[in-house]
Amino acid sequence: MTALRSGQLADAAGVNPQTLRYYERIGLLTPAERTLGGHRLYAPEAVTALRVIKAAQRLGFSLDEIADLLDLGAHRHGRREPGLPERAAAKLAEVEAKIDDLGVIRDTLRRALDAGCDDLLACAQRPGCPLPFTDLADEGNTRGDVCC
Amino acid sequence: MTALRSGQLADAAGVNPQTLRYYERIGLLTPAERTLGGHRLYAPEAVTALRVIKAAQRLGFSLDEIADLLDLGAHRHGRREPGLPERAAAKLAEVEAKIDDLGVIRDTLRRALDAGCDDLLACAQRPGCPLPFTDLADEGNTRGDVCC
DNA sequence: TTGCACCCTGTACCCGGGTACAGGCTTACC
DNA sequence: GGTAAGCCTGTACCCGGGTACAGGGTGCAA
Repeated sequence: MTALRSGQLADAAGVNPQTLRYYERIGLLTPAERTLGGHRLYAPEAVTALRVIKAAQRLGFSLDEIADLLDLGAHRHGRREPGLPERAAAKLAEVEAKIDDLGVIRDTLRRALDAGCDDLLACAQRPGCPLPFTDLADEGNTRGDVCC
Repeated sequence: MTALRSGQLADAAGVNPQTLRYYERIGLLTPAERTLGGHRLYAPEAVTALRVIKAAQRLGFSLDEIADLLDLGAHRHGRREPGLPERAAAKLAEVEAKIDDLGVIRDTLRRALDAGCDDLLACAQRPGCPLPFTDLADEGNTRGDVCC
């Protein structure tokens, strides 16, 4: 209903006031208007917008991607650009890949713990070490070669 | 056997030569000696050291933590500081937490996809939206409230 | 009208993990 | 001894996502 001052919006959304200016700078959240003196005035919906931004960020979208997503809905379905469902599906695939990758890392750490390795450099030179030095270099690898 | 020049080490380990200087700057990898003219000379074991660094990095350790880990093995088990197994166990817990967290995110994305949401801002205001705006803000949350 | 809280702008800095560039020296080979 | 590749140093820049600070203007209530 009543417009919000930047400090009120920041409080309501739980962010730093400077963050609002930052979001404005990168084109993510523009105040509805200004007072005569130049103070920003935000519509109450800005609180929702900020929550959406924070939720999307948490889902793994970058601020750039979020700006895109918000624009998609706001103006122009000019098409030939992927919509929200397509982007969410792509992000889902990314997240799943990341989970798999972390699974490999978790298993590797477990093996290192089981092996009772206590000196990285010494261990690295002995056969039987569970740390796959060459493999780990490029991610997305699921084999578990023997090493230290 | 023979000492390595910085370029040779960089090639052998698959890193940028500048990265070696960077690692030296942060105390992670110091050349064994220098030529009379001031060129760096690395022992052949430096290749292994670099591979260890890259593997540890991939396991989720920061360069700071890695420097600590390498020092632990190299000189002084002065004790009262956690050793490699303790740190690996802590890192394992971190990785598992991260996996769980990403699991929540994956499920949320799936729900958003199932709901066929195609406009973030509009969706956020309707009941029944699967995006948990308030919950997602602080991580480590496993509940799935109804929302957009 | 005075006082204070709040807000404005521009600019600089933080984190981690590097990368790039300029200007000059060394090393190696022919 | 010439020449090219390689190395040295210092400094500055990149990414993303903010945060901080200085110096000055506004908004509102008493």
